[in-house]
Amino acid sequence: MSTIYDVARRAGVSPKTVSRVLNSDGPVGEKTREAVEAAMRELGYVRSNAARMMRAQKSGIIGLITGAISTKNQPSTQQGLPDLYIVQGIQRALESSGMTVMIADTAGRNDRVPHLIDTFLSHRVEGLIHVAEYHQEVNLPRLPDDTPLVLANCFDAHGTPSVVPDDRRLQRDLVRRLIAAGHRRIAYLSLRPDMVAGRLRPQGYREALEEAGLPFDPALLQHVDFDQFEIGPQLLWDTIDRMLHLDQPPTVICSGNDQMAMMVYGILRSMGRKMPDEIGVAGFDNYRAIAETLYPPLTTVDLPYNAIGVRAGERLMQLISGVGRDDHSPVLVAGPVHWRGSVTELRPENVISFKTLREEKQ
Amino acid sequence: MSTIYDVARRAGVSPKTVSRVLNSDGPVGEKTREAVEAAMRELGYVRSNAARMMRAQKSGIIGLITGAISTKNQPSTQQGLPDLYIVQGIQRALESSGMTVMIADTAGRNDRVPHLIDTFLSHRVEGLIHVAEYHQEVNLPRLPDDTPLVLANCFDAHGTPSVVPDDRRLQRDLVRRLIAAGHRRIAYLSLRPDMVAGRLRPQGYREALEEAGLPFDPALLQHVDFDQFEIGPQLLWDTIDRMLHLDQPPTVICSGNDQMAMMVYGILRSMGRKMPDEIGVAGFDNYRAIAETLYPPLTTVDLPYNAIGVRAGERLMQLISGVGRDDHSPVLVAGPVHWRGSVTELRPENVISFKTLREEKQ
DNA sequence: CGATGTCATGACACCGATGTCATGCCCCTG
DNA sequence: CAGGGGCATGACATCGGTGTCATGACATCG
Repeated sequence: MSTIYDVARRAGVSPKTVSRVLNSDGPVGEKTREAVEAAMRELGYVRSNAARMMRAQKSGIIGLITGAISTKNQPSTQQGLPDLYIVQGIQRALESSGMTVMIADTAGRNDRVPHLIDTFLSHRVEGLIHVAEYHQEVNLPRLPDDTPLVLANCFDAHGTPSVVPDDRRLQRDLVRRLIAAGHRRIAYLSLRPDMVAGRLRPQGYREALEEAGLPFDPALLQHVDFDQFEIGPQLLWDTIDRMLHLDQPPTVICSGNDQMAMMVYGILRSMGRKMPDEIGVAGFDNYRAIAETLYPPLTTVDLPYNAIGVRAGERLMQLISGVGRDDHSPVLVAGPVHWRGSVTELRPENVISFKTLREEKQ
Repeated sequence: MSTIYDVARRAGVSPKTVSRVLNSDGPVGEKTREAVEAAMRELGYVRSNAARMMRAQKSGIIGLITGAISTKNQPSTQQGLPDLYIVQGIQRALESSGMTVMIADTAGRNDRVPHLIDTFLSHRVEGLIHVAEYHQEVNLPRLPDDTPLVLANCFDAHGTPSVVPDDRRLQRDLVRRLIAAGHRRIAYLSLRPDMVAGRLRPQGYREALEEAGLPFDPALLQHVDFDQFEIGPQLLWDTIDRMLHLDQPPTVICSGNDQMAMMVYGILRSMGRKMPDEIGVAGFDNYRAIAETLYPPLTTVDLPYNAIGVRAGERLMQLISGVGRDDHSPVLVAGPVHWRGSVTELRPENVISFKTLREEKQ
């Protein structure tokens, strides 16, 4: 690969002049510039970043650590791997600043993290982002003070800048919408409480009930470890069965995420319950491959992974430029409710037309 | 960040000696080594790759171009974004060689590719891999001869080394298994024929029929543009409806991928057909979030994205070390059939017990 | 017409690591 | 005790850009 010296020789100028052309630095004569540009083209010259970096003491590189679960999934609640969306968002936020992204995956082994960080440091990354598979608490080794770190889809106990989904608010928004549609008995099938989302989302659910003055019925809020092999579906079946046989059964079932909602679809159908007329189902994530493909399409709320990535990228750029270095508050990201066919509108005016419809059918 | 000179000064030795310790190069006295190591620890020294690269003329960096569709999906047949699995596989294959991975996403704009390549070249990547969202033909700008390129999940017309799924064989294996289970009337709902998978998979289907001596019935092979908004589900419904009303309706429906299979589930249920007893459904991809969560769990075949990544990484390392530079044949990757509950075994001995079961039920 | 300023360009040093070659020391051997 | 060989170490140049400063050629102005 040719160097700036090769270009200089070919164009009959000094390397410094070539550098000036490259960077539109100092003044360069019109003819000289053309000669240099021609030489660069002929040689297929591409500037070496390594040399540039040394001089400038800036790499223009950002390091990304993704904490993907290994193929043998241990916690495995999400298999759709939202990482990618986050990573895409980060790249979108960074491209305008001309940063290049390096990526390294822990491949499920947290003990590899220090080594990954060292590799990144040896490339003199200007910042690091740790991307988690699902909303969780993490604990990364300390970094040099001059290398900022942002946590995306995770947080730690040391106040490291983080960008996380606003699970509480998202769930609250969705349940609000259900209430606005006329639903009063709303069941909630939560993820395991040892997961962050298994704690925050139920909170949002209860908040929405509370502000609407609806009573909270403990029988309608259950944590289900739905994705455990064999047992998961059985637990889910049993939980739903109990709920449907309550004196006042729910008119809609909120699921901890879209994947669980998909399972709920199958179970309700096997029980002979028609959706959405007899019972509604709502999800969480807007995992489009599922939510849009299911029939009826799933009402859910958008867990905006892309936006989390964008915000994380933006936050990192701020930190690099020295802005908000002592702001330790996490950035919460929310998204819209997607109202699709899996839940009926039960508002008074609609209840009538709804009944009418049913009568017409019969 | 401290340099090798800082370490040398602190340890009272020359930079070259520090370098020797770093690389376990020439001989170093026991006491000197310890002094140097102590100095490195105290300063938190991390070697600068930029300087190293310059001297060594080797970057240890691989560039990855991912061609993710933008959020506004135009072709959009897959939304599960298998890229990530491929990228993970690549990383796994590369980590043993100590390569670091740079990544850049086209964000759906192919015109950005030349720029991305230039960025990578300026970092003097030792090789490039282009990762496609789905099996397709691509056309990348020419690279310098000394920078090898591997295409993952895609191929081009110039014989660039590529690693792609063996769609034909995968589909054949799955249909073989269906035939072995006793099925004779097998429907195939294919992806659009303008997609590679929409051509190769039907071929595999026909091959399996042929080798089993089963007649090919054109009425049972239909291309369905299932993921088009609104119209998709209608087309799918109509196609299935026609098939089920044939004189000899199919006993199992093979879908172009798992997502389509999920839609087929919903449609069959809305038609009141019981699965798998009355009709079986098979998928393609082993998109686990779907295949394992559906009820009944989906019989499908594993499109091994991870393995594609690993093979692509391996192939690239070969090319870098100069092996197989003139081998232009694509690497085909296959995977196992996952037999789950969505298809019944109809083999003679089972057909009886199956009938018995039905009679018992009634 | 000489002083001053601007423009175009180049010489040189430097960033941090490492390959090459030289140096000094100690130990062993004849 | 002189000479040879291995060991530990350092001086120096180099990789490819770019910041700093210097230089020479003109143009402008009082």
